[in-house]
Amino acid sequence: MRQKSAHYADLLKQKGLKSTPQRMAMLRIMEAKGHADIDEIYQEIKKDFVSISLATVYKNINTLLNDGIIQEIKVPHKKSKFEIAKHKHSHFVCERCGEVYDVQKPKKLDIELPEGFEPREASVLIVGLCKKCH
Amino acid sequence: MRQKSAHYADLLKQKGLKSTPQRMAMLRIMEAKGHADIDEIYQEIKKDFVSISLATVYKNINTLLNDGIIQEIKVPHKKSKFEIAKHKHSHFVCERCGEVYDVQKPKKLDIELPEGFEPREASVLIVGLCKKCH
DNA sequence: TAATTAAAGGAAAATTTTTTTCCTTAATGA
DNA sequence: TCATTAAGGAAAAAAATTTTCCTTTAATTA
Ligand SMILES: [Mn+2]
Ligand SMILES: [Mn+2]
Ligand SMILES: [Zn+2]
Ligand SMILES: [Zn+2]
Repeated sequence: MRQKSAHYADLLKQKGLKSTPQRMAMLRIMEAKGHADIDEIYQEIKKDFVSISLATVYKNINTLLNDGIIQEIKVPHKKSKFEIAKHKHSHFVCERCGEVYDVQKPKKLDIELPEGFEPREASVLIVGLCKKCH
Repeated sequence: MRQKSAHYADLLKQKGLKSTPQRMAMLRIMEAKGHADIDEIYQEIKKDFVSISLATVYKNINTLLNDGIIQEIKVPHKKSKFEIAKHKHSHFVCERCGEVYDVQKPKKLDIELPEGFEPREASVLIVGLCKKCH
């Protein structure tokens, strides 16, 4: 998609990062997969960049994380997933197939915090069976 | 506390696990700290078991996890924390000091899942400033 | 108790995951 | 096109976790 790629290039530039083919590919992969772990990204990108180094993948994940372009999702029992940063949302993890899905975040969370605790943000993770596995 | 230790010993026995001093100490440490990561457990237990192996700590964490005696909490930006398994609850992580606190879980979560998705359980993690750091 | 035995501990090695280094390559902006 | 500097690749290093192998010990039983 012409639009999206240009968007990513701009986003990178705007953060003072170079728009390299490897970086763009990583973003496109995360875009396509929705949520991907290091190994999925590495396996996928190797199809186009046969000699890419795993270190490059790690380095890019870290710089993209630091600049808030992507975000990490820690999932119980599996390796961290990464996704393009976007509007706040919650996640559904299928306990059968492991797939992570975006779901709307709750309108309101009624959790009573002890006196003096200041919440900044909340994240919800639902575990269950996805449509395919149900 | 006489009661608690006996309880853990029984719990272990009941799962077919031996109640070793190292294991009991790990459980007591998690009990005392509430939430502890591998390194905290290791540093703490070394005070009593000077020559305990880090491998023993890992091995016990894994067996205790497998038997559902403890559970893992994946916290953004830090190493996993472990705690004695207990009633379902939510967590508050202080973004200043890193401390994890138990909070009541929400009475109800209004998240609309797509057709065909079957939720089994949900967990909420709140990030903010704790009383001490606020 | 003493003997038996299977699980668990310790030390070291192995494996896996992630980061760093060092040098080369290429994106960017003038 | 040129100069600058961030980023890529390969390899090494570091960090995290698991496995191996042998010894010790908790639990069971005679
Ligand atoms: Mn998502
Ligand atoms: Mn807890
Ligand atoms: Zn599924
Ligand atoms: Zn705090």
